[in-house]
Amino acid sequence: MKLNDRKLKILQAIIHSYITSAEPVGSRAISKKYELGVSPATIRNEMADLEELGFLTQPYTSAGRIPSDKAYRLYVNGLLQRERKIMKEKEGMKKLLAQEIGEIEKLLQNSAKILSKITNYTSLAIAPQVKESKLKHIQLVPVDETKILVVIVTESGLVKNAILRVDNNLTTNHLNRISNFLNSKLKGHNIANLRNEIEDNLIKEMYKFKNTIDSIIPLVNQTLDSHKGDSLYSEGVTNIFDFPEYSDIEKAKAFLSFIENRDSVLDMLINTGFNDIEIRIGEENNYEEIKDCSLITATYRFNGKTIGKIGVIGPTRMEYSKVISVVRSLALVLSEIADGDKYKIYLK
Amino acid sequence: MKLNDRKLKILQAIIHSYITSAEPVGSRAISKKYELGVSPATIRNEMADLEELGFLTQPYTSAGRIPSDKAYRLYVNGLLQRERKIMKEKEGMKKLLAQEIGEIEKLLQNSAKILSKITNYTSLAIAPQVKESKLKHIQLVPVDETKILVVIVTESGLVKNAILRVDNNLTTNHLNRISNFLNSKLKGHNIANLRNEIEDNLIKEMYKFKNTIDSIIPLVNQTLDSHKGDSLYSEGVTNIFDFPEYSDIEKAKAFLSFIENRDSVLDMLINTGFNDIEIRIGEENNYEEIKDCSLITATYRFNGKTIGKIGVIGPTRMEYSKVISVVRSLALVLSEIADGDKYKIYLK
DNA sequence: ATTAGCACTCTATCTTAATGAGTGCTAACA
DNA sequence: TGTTAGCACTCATTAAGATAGAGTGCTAAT
Repeated sequence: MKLNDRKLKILQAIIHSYITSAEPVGSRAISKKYELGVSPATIRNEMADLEELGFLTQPYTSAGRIPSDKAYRLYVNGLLQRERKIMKEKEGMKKLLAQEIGEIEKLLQNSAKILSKITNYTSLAIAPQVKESKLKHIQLVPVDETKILVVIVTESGLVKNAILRVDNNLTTNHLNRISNFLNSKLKGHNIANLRNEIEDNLIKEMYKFKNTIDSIIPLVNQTLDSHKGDSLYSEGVTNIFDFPEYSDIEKAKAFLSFIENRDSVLDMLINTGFNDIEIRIGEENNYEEIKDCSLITATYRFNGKTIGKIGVIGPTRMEYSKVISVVRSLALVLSEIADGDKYKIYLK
Repeated sequence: MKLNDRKLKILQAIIHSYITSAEPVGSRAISKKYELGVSPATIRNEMADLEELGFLTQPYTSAGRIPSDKAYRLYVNGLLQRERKIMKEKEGMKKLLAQEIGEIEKLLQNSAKILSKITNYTSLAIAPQVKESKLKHIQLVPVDETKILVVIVTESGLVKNAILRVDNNLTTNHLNRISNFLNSKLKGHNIANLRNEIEDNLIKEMYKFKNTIDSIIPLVNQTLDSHKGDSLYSEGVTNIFDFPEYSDIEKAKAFLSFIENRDSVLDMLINTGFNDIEIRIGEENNYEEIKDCSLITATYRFNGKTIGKIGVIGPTRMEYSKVISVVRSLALVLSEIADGDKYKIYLK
């Protein structure tokens, strides 16, 4: 059986109707609302075919039809093929974000807020994974007699702090010398490899501060690990209550619990591919808890290099068209801001 | 009418029963489960009195009784009066927290996790309000030609970063000189007053760097403001689903939306008093959305000075006895950790 | 002052019936 | 051969009615 033009149109109509109403769609409703020029009976026949082809399902014998994941997939692929117009929203987003001073974390949190506000779904955002970043600057700062603060700035714009306890009292001068030294040796290196770097080069040259330097690297690694969970931002989780598919409290709970568990969400986001835009529909998701959700993520880049992701999660009945364009636009804006040239935008 | 001993016992029994079952309590059930040595009929009479006194309510004419806020208040005051034994849990908590390296933010997040895990309610924690802290150290760190990083360490243990854009290229040396200068002038001063301090003293002395210094203070203030929302941590928000009073989806939504709105929660926590332990029962809360919740908060201190709060929020039918002792213990542990002497605990 | 007994109240639950949206099939039609 | 009108049939949802049961308040006896 072939998926001819009329079937496609009918399927599209059903998807559209279901996305807006969340109710199973009947043949009469379709023939009324969408001008297809055929009678409900004809539509019924086509619908039976579409069901056989796996694009529609029926919750029970004589109810209307509901689009399957396969149908959404078809629909979405169609959307993707069409050249997406650059959103007008983009400028607005930039303005909203431009007000923000500070670091990338703040920027992402605001992005998430904007995303959930515009889409009315739940939004997610992850910061660059610090372990995959290159070191831009490292600085030791005295705090008091027994503590020094290690500040790490990555090329991706992250700033991380770690507190280090030391036995011997190091003067500001000492710390500056060590900082300078570490910088000259480590700048531009991948943070995940710090340990190796250090062992080969440093210890002999800075014999005097061997102990201090020795303890910095493990601490830094440890800190970066413990900060992993911080890099996730979500907003609008309670938007889920606006969708009738979550009026079942058990379902709402399952969804919210999933989102509340930062680790699994972080995993999920990292493990979806890093294409420009990634879409997981229903069963395409690897996590049991969200098999009836769709996830749309986009990657933002810096110097052409992937550094993080933003996304939206909601029921499979999602306003794909809108969400795809919003997520994509915002990711572009973020990339532009993250990239050096436009950095000014959000610093002034 | 007097609240004699028997009435008190019966009230206590009703509260206890309702806390565990969430079902209106009948006279027969009380007489069976609790050994009061009187018949259901007697209990009925007493219950009628207790209702008249405002300690009990009836959802409808012939249902069992439910404790009122007033009843919980009485019950809780009784709990508070009794000298609370130092919890055994305290040691366990310390161990859990001791694994943590890093700064106070991380510590609080973990405290919130522990709190919600132990109590099965929703937990809240706020970090010290940076504006009320005194400056311990300020350091300017070069990032690249056009950006410097301002690192602020407060006496309460907070570390905050702000990125500052500069036009003139300042060398590490310059920055160190400025840092030293700022430190010598500002250390120990209240952060909220930074601006005044600076204008009186600094500018003439460091004429050369006037521009840089001029721009630092507003930026710092701005950053501290924008970080305000970061200082709230909540965990276990989905625990609310375990309580039958929130099986109504609208109620669950209202609660979760309230918690999701960081600003209002932050306000709420700041505006409850700063006694050792604060308890708001039902209508005692100033926020409409949580008029059927109870909030239990405790203050943790540093050098005897109030710096932050942790707390638990849940239905008025709360396990007050347990929660009070857990929250109080954890606050004590936090105070001990925050205080210098014991700082080692969580750094090693 | 306490308690047993009993009529009464009101919710929750179960049953049954009615409603109606939507289908699938058949037969007629262009 | 594709399209459509008509109609019987299915099944969830809703409403109405009936029943059960928990719990009370009152009265009268102890």
